[in-house]
Amino acid sequence: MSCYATLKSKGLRLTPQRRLIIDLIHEKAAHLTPEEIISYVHEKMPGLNKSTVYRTLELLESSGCVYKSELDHQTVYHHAEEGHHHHLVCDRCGQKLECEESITAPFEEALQQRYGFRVHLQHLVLPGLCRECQDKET
Amino acid sequence: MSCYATLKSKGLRLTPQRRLIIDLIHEKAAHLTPEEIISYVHEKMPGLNKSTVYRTLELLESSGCVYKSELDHQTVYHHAEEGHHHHLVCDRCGQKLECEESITAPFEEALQQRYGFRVHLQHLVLPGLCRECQDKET
DNA sequence: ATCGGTGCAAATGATTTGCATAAGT
DNA sequence: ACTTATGCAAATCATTTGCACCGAT
Repeated sequence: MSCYATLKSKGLRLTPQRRLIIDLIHEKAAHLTPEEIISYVHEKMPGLNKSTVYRTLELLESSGCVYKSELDHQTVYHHAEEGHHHHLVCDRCGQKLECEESITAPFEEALQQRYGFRVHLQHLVLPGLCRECQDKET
Repeated sequence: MSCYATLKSKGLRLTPQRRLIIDLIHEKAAHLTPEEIISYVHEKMPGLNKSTVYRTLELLESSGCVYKSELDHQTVYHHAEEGHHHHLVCDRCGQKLECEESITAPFEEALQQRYGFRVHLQHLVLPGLCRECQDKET
């Protein structure tokens, strides 16, 4: 279900501000900080207040329309479509790789078996080094 | 090498404030937020200022004496002894389980093989549900 | 005696909140 | 029309910083 429809189905209003924020998050398909979202959104609708952005992001997250993660002490948002997946972010060049969700399945099972722990890995964002930067490191 | 010795070896001073903070982190052996550290430390040395706590934590982290992680939008600190390990934190009851480092090895290899990515998982703190809370959940 | 460390108070910066007005349904 | 959403400004909250004094070496 689209975000528009999700909001409507909950009796929430589809304002131009919300539409713009939703569209932006889908268009960029990246991990965006609230600050980044605010500045992009300002280009198209300069009057849009940052409180509205924060309020909308919270709303979208609690409606399941976007994911919220933490990356290097920053809150980042990403659209919640195409099922779950994870992200690999290179510490050196900043490149972001998308990573299929299923890769964590054996790890999740191991935690369940050894510790009885059901880990919640939704939309994990992991730091590390990409192939190219591994070569460049001494 | 002990934290005391690490500081000394870098020509840094071992003040009563630093000693207290170092001891506390080792004694509690938990993930402590700066706020928690400040309040514990106040019991023993009420005059100890929070700037000092923040500055000391930064110093200890950059000296490799403590690890800094992020857990649910909070910065948490943990002593860096006994090699690496990970932590499992129950979303429901808050219980914290320690988890051997080696459990992530197959996952790390999978990321390297499929994506050429060398992930940095040092001192991972993962949310989820512990055994008891899984049973209690509907 | 030196120079790094501390306490204090003020600055910062992101996020949140209260409230009157605006606008989607 | 009814009620929710927005913009604005002020409040909040953790963290950082400048600076004068203190104290570990």
